[in-house]
Amino acid sequence: MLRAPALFRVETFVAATSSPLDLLLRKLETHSRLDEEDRQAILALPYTLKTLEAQSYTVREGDAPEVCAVLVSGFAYRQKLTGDGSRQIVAVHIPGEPLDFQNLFLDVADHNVQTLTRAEVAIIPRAELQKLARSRAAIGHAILVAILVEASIFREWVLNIGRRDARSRLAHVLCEFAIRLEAQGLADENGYELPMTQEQLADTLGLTPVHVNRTIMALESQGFIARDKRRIRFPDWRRMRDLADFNQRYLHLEPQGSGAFNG
Amino acid sequence: MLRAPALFRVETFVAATSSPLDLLLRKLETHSRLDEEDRQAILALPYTLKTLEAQSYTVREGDAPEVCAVLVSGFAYRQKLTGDGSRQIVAVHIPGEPLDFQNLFLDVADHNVQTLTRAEVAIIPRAELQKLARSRAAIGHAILVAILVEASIFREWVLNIGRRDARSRLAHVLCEFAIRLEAQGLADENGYELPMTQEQLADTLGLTPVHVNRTIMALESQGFIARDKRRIRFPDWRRMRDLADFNQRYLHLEPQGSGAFNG
DNA sequence: CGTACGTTTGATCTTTCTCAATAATGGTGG
DNA sequence: CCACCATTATTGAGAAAGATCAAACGTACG
Repeated sequence: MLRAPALFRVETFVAATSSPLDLLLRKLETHSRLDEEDRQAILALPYTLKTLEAQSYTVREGDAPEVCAVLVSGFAYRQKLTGDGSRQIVAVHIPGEPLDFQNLFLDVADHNVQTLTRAEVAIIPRAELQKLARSRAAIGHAILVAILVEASIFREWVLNIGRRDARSRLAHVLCEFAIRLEAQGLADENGYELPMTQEQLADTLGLTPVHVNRTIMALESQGFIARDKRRIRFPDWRRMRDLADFNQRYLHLEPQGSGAFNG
Repeated sequence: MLRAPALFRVETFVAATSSPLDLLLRKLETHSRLDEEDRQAILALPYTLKTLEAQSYTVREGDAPEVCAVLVSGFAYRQKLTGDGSRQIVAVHIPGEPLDFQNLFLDVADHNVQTLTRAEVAIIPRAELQKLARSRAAIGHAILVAILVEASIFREWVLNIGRRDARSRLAHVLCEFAIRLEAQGLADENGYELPMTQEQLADTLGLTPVHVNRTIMALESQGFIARDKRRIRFPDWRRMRDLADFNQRYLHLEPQGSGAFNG
């Protein structure tokens, strides 16, 4: 499946918001191929919509997870704390992404999941999704692949935090968000909205807020990024990508078509 | 299933080396429950044994993985490189662990897998394992859980590298290795052999070899660890665990029984 | 008994952190 | 619409953790 040009994708995204399950489907199809019957089976899943305030927990470390939430709108993140209370954000989730694949098959959650912004989530009964995964091999496979792609992103983050300096490290996550948001139709040549404070960014990068601020200002003054409120734009994508040492292979997206972030 | 006392486990490990598949079985059973039929099905898998020199690649970034290797003896690691050539080790594998669950269901590998020491691996045809995963739900589930536990370990490493200082960070991985090795019957109150150079340790911690050396010496002189060649021992496990801010929940092992590292 | 690799140590430099203060922004009630 | 408050962003100065460079020391192995 070739990705459609950015404008078209934005339109389909808008249309897709009419059903939360379309979003889940879109997400699974960014990594796997499903046939028409698979699609219908996913779209037929029962769910309830819920709106959560910013900073709501959807999973707490120690919980036995019972449901599977899919982010319909808004952002969320996974987080762990050290004994002395410092926080590390270990993943950021964008609209359309399932929040509970990581915990769903384990008896007790090993980390916390929180909304970053006010967010709508579709709550799908765990048993229904498991049934589908078992009865339709392609869907089970698509879920497995989504889990493996998340694991791949974790690995890249270990590399990013372990081996890149602050400037490349920040640039790298900004590139990652761009590509992931674009795949969901939420970013284009005008960049994207990143609803994170610099403190939250610091906790995802393993840095302090002060240093994140200085690093952002450096990226901006050196022309790698342009900012308007929380909107980030890349005046020269290729130059940014080189600075970030960014190669999107680890995101395991379907072969690239046209888009704002090629080249 | 209660874990047997350390001495007994060492014996069963020795016995288990008679069949590489016993090792895989033992590993899957540290996270999941299998019945007798499942066990027999795993033990009946076809495989070929192969000995690899230290630093051999079993998977290279960009490859399309074809086989599923299980580490029978020796250690291995997953590794990624930045554009300027610095290396980050993103996972370390101990005897008995499968090496290719992460890449097996993705079309193209996003990282490299290398042996750390000379190692024996059992090569299982990918199709056979997939067939088993499909036909026996408990086995498919056990593989999924193994993948999720690996992902959980990645998350803890992100936290460890992002938010702990060098001393706690090093202590943390030493604790992790202790618990994982003990679960495989390869560690007891006399500690364990860690066949890694300080340079490799540096690459797993996101530090430099010089600083790792200073940190090891500090841990030793402060009585947190005792060393004899590559053997590591903890004179006071509880004190070590506290320094490391180590909580083994993220390893998702079966409920603890007796063992050298309780308390 | 060298040679190569790994470990240890010293001196100095850089990045990032810490602490502290000031400025900007967004949202709220009047 | 405005004043106020809380949160977030920005800036400065000094401290600390960790990196870098360079050399010496050990040890295993051919």
